[in-house]
Amino acid sequence: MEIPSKYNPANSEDKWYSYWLKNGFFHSEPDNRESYTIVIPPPNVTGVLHMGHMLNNTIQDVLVRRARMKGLNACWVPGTDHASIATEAKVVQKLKSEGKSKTDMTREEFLGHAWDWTEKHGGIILEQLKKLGASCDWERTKFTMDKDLSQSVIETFVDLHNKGLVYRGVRMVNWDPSAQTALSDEEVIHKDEHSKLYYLKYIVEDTKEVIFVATTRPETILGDSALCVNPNDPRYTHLKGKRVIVPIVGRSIPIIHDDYVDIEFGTGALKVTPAHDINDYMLGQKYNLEVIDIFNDNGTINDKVGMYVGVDRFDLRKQIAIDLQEAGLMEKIEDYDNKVGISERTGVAIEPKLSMQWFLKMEELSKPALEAVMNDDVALYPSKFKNTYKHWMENIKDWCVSRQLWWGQQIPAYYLPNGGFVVATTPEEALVLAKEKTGNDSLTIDDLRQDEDVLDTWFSSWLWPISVFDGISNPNNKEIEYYYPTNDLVTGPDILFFWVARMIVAGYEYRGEKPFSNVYLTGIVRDAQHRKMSKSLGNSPDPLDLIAKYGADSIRVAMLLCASAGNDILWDETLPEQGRNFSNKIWNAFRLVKNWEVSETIEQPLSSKISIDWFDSLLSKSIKEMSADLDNYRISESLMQLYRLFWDEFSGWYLEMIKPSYQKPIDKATYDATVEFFEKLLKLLHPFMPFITEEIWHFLGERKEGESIMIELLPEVTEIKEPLLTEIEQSKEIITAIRNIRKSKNIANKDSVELKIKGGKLTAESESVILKIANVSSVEVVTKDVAGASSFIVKGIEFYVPLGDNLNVEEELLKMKTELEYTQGFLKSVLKKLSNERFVNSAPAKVVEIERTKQADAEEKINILNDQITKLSNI
RNA sequence: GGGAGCAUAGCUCAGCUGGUUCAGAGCAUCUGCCUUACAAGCAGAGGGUCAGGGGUUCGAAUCCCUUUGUUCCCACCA
Repeated sequence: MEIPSKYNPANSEDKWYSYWLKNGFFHSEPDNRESYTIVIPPPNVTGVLHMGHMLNNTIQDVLVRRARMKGLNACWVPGTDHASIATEAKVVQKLKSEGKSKTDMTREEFLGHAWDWTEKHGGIILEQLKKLGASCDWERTKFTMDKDLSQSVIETFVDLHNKGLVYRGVRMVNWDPSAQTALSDEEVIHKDEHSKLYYLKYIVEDTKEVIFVATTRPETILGDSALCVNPNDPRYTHLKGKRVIVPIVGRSIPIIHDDYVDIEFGTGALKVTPAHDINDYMLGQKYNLEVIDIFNDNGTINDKVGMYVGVDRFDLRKQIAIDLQEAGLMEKIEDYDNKVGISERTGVAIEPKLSMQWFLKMEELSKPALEAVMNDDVALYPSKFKNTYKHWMENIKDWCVSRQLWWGQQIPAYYLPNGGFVVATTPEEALVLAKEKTGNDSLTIDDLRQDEDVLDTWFSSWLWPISVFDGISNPNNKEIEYYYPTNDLVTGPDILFFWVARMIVAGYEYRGEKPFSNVYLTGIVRDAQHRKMSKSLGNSPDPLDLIAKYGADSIRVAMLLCASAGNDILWDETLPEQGRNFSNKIWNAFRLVKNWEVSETIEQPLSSKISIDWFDSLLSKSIKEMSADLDNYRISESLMQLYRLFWDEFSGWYLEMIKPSYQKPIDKATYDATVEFFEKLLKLLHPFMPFITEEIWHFLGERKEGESIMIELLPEVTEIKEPLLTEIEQSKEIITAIRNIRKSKNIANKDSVELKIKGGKLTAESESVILKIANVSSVEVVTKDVAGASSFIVKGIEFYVPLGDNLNVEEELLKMKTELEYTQGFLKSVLKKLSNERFVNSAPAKVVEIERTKQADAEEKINILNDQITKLSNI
């Protein structure tokens, strides 16, 4: 069989993914094994895969595949989120492009379009995940709007209402004029903005006196209902009880005195607009001021004041500035930097607005969730997020859960004909409650009007780890009891509050137990210039293109190598190249082993015997280290450990040590051991690089249909022989020294050299390895000096490579003198420490002992070097 | 405005409770090599007063204080 020298991922990836699917390796059913569960952070149903998903899902797949190979019953539940506001916005936009408008449709018509859209685009992202190699249990794919999941949401709302935790009321909320819905505080992003500070003139009624008021939002003068100054501000004390005229509007409003106003800021006078600012609203309540709501839901001016009707809020700001100036009521305009609340979903400026909404009381609910994280029942990785979490949970506010949208779970509240409402899971139940409440037995379902609003998307996703196993409606079912609590959650820190915190809350409220034990928070994928990846910058590569170009394994390696825990990922295209090169390295090691001719009759060389023994120990040691890393979610480090083990130790050293001469067969014992090592390495690599490892594993041995590396068990740790590891490290040092001599003297590898040893000896095993790798023809222990030789010292033993006339005495002397100087300097620093009485007395005996050994070693080396220099100088 | 984190080779990061090699890795760089698995490779090399300053200690990249820079979270200063 001719194997190409380059690995081609295209030949194996789809093939093996189909094979895994066909054999049902991803599917999990409860059994008597221990479970290992991950629920996917459900991507938006209409989303497409981006680099963030790649990172996130690669990490999840590594964890799941590893758990599976540890013999656990691994279950990774995939699914998508209906993403209420985002999806609705997309559908509205699509309809608009077709000349249709949501406002012209009934709710049912609109939802019809939304479901069409979902069916058309939904699940694309899940198909893309398959290209990455994600081993999700696709038979369990869920959607947050599936019937049973929606049912869970409704039941939860009703339950929380019955517990008295849900209330309805008029509050100042964050209004998104584009989506025309309320948002929760978490959905508002505060952004720095260069804006203007306008100084307006308010004239005191019946006088000529002018009060200057600084504002960033001059358009809100339409809604002014008072002017507020600090009672301790001497500039304004004489104005107590007076009124001022709102510029342009001409309305007379009172002057109120409250120490909320900062004397230092602006002019010390504040215009109060209770309908459009949270602070002004509070002042309004305190002083019983009129609330004048001047905006329509879409951000244009309504007809309340009778001016500028229908003008957009930002157009009005410009217009009113002009009008104020023309009327002589504007003192000046200054540049000003402030923060503006932006809708997380639509990107438009938030308008604080009074409206009737549904809220969930969070204070009591959040207590167990706070404690769980504080005592590491739910462990966050990296743990620095504990602080952030704590701060948020301790200052948690009620959650506005209603959204003025159609796409989502409609709030199960039913209004009664003569006021009041009931909350129930079905209209039928609502009717029963309504009859009880009103005492009116003649009510019918048609008399009840269901609330128009839907619930916040996160009100469904906070149940995700429970609802995917139907644990809300059906709390004692076999699945939820087996898979819950889940093990690991992998997600971005940007949704720590939106989602993670709330899932923990829901977990304790509905299962009395945490939803997961560990939360791995990934970094953000950025480009090499540290810029966030975004469509508009065009710096975000298409993951599918990358997979097509480099192969999924290479992309996975690339993502993981740069993803040290908690740090942002700086992506550039040398990373997948590194992944590809590594794939190729593995492939070529496979080619080497595969092409050997195995002989049952030839004897196993001593060098092979010790090499096998050595690598066996090294492998065990590495397994231990990389497992410890993985257990602590140091995924990048564990992969790097494996990378070096395979590349440097296995390919660079081990294979060279046991490799038969050109076109010679290999003995069976060595061959078998090597194949076994290779298989173990493949198994360790499999969670990171599932495709290439499966491909090679299948060709490395005889495999039957239905066998797969992904369901094999990870290799066990055997005895770690430390002395052997040291011995081989020493041999490597000797080999490297010989290579250096070869290099400086231009001695080709094919020309053998002799090696003389003085002042010690090597074991037969070490010697055999050195003979083989360094192409040494003979090793001889001598007691006399070796003339005409280049020398080096390893662990107090002198080594000589005879060079005859080729030796450059000057050069050799220089080399020795440099080393002597270095060693003397080293000795000096050691002696300095040891001559310090306080060090010798205070430091632990072990540390002092080490220093003494260093001293002895250095002195020995200096003696040898001095000796060698003297002799060489006398030639 | 409040809080948290980070600052170690050109780049990205390790360095666990202060003490085994006068600071490690990967990538990049430089120098040799198309050596019969692999040039997507092999053999080597260079590169850091551990952000600045102070302190604790026999001993500090590691602990404390401080300055500077940087990132993030929270917050109702018009």
